[in-house]
Amino acid sequence: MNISQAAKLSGLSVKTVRYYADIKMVEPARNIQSGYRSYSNDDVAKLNFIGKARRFNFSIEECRELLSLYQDKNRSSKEVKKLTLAKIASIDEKLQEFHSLRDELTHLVNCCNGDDRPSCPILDELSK
Amino acid sequence: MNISQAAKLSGLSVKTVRYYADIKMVEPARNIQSGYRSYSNDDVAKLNFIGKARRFNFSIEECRELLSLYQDKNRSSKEVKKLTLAKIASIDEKLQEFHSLRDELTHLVNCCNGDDRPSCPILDELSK
DNA sequence: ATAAAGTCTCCAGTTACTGGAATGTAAAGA
DNA sequence: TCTTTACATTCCAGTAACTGGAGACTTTAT
Repeated sequence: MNISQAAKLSGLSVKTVRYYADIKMVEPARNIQSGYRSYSNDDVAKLNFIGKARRFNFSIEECRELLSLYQDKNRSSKEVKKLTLAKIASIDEKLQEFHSLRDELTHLVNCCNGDDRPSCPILDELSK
Repeated sequence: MNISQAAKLSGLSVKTVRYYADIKMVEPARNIQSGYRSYSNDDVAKLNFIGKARRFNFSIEECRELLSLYQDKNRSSKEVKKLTLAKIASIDEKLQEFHSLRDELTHLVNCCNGDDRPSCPILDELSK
């Protein structure tokens, strides 16, 4: 199938699918006459896989790693679990950061009148 | 003072401070002989302000906006409060995303043996 | 035959810096 | 004073993961 069909089935944009071909993550066959990329069902499955992993916040390099594990019939599940646990840990860090950020900003907003006068505790805090 | 002093006092890297000069956010005077940037205490205060706002996850453009409000003695606190509330809302969105991501990954990890066999529910899920 | 839709490659832009090279200036020590 | 060292300058490139657009070619529909 052509690229737009593969994009549709995998839920990615044509640009993104082409990008994944450029970086040699999913390299489809080529139609010799037209030069058009020709995607197999297997290619689409990989695109799907990558799409999901990206939504799970895995980086492109991590996706590459997962993909090779996915394609390796002799892999051990230990490796995959390790990658996933590391990902969870990094998500936890981000969660912490955002939580404390939220708390601080909320505190500042609660102190601010939000009226037409120039006095503003938010800016006061930022300038300290 | 020279750039490294300003960087030190504001807790930013020299590269970052120079970058802020390049994008015309904090433009210091210049020493005519040497061409070195010459930072005033006022410049350092602005750098500090920006540093904090960045740590509060405001984008460079938002920092620019906050900075101009900060420098405007006739501003109303309403505007600042509005910006900050919007920032809180966007943090909340991110928090939600990361929470559900975490939950899903945790679920997958709990289903995975993590042994030396190839069977892996994480990869199974990603390939669905 | 022609027009519209799809595809190709290549280049630039995004965000907020960071690293490095080549070069120039200032301060400190011998 | 000379030299070494530290600090400064500009400019170019790279980061992550795409996205947008130009110009050219192929396929499909009318």
